Amino acid sequence: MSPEENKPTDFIREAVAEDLRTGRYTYVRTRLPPEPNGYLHIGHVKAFMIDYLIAKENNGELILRFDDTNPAKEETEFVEAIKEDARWLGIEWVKETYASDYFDLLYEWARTLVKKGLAYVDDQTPEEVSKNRGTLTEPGKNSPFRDRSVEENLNLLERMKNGEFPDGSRILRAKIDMAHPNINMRDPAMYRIIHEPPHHRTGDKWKIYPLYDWSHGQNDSMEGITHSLCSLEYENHRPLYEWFLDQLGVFKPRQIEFARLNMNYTVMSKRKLRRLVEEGHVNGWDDPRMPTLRAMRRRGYTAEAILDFIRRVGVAKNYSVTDVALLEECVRDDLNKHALRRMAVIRPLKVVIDNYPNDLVEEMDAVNNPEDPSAGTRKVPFSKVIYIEQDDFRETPPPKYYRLYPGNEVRLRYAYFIKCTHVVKNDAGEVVEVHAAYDPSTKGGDSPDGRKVKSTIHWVSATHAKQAEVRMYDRLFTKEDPEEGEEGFLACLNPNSLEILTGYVEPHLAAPEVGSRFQFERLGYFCADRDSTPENPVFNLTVNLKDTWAKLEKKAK
RNA sequence: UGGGGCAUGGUGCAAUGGCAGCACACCAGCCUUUGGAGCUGUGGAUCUUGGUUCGAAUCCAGGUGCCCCAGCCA
Repeated sequence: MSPEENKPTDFIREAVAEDLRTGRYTYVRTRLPPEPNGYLHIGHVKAFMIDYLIAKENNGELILRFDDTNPAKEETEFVEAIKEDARWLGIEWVKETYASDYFDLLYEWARTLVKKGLAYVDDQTPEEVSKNRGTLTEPGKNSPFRDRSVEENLNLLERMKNGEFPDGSRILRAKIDMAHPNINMRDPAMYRIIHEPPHHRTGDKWKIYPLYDWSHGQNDSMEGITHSLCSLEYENHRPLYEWFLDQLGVFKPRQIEFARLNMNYTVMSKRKLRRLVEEGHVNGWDDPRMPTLRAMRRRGYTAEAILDFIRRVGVAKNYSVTDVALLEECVRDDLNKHALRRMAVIRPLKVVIDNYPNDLVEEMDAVNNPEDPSAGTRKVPFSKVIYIEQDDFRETPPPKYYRLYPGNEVRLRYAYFIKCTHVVKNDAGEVVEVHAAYDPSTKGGDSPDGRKVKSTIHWVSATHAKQAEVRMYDRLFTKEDPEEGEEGFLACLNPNSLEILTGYVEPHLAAPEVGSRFQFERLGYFCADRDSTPENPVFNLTVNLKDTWAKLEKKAK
């Protein structure tokens, strides 16, 4: 397939191409407009990649502009976190700016509108403003302060700026139409008074702060942004976006809206994510069960996989909820090609090979990655006593069960064929030890007589294995849409979303580099966690392998 | 009962008046020293009613459903 055919196309890219063709714009410049009041999550990635890629595909530029118009909610800590996450995704920007960089110019532009009789200071209380806005079906009422003179408005605005009035006592409003069917056009607020806390960049210089509608489009214009791409809920704001720019007579970017990313089995709103963290339902913003980028990174997701996911989701205006299974498939797809294979037993069951010499240790050759021959091979020690997965043994096998059971022969991966001879049980009647006999002629896993086994299972040598903590993760919520229903999203938290196991890993996994990713054969992909110590390596389940047997077994029930 | 937007298999996205296709999921099979990976195949969709047209997912009209908007949040 040629790169041409591979290029994604969607209604935004078509609109941008059209604008270039018709000469509406001669270049492309987009902006990334995060508000520094939280950590980035998977939903942001879609918006980020649209902005970044559309600029890049058109030899254009991307400006990273922090939307810091509300000192009550924003912090510098988030600025650094957002940049770190964006860089991890591979996003590049030509310039880092802040809405607050433009406060002076924006104030001048506000004065311009006042002078043109298009903005006024309103002394109504917030309650009165709200009441007089009207409803969806009824028009609003004009403010009694709507027709003040330009001089008085200029004077009042200046004094608002200087901090002469308390919070909430006055606002600057655009003078448009209180009867407009679009409520955003009913004399929207432009500036509000906020004395505390100080702004994270401008300190206590300003006592008035612009609202989104007054700030965003003007900043876009000042920066020469050609395409201001945002989510669907801003569609109703576009008339206002254009009104300001038209009245000012300044450079006019084009706002285009698309559907934001939603995913099932998770929540994406900052408020809800904060509750999960603050109420201790998860262990912080980077808990691997969270949909934040730092959580996904810690869990072992690669940037490549996340970007592939975003690409596969596409861009449209349909409200949509993407299946998290697609994300997981993208992660597997990437890790399958790159992760080194290792053997680890996470729910150990002891196996004694009675006819294997007591003190013999053999080094078995094991392939590091069948998808990538250049990854080479390694030696794995084998001895008389090993651990296998509890799931890989049944005393009485169900139909279609191919693994170890009394009388059955299986292959130990890269080692020998073994046949189960008998078991040892505890007082409770549980199998605590399996005994088996091996066939010395099958070393490496091939039988010279052409004999077949139906199953290959993984193992670790008991005396050589390293004990490790393995954190198994499942979906955070049990319902596809956690927000649906009366009880709220916390009511469907999955009580089993984290299970901590103590397993055994092969010697090559004893001291993993934090963040390194492996496939534990037949189990899934795992990532070494930063909680690892030399005594206790810790692995996070990134994503499980597809498990045909588990599916079969589930269906049989 | 105002305004803005959106309707294509289970899910997400294509088809820009000319054979409704891709991915994920699902199902069946092949292959396999991972019940992994890979490969092959099956089933399943144009919200509805009418109209224009040789021909409609696409154009027109009506209907229905869903989403967004009444913050001095973004």
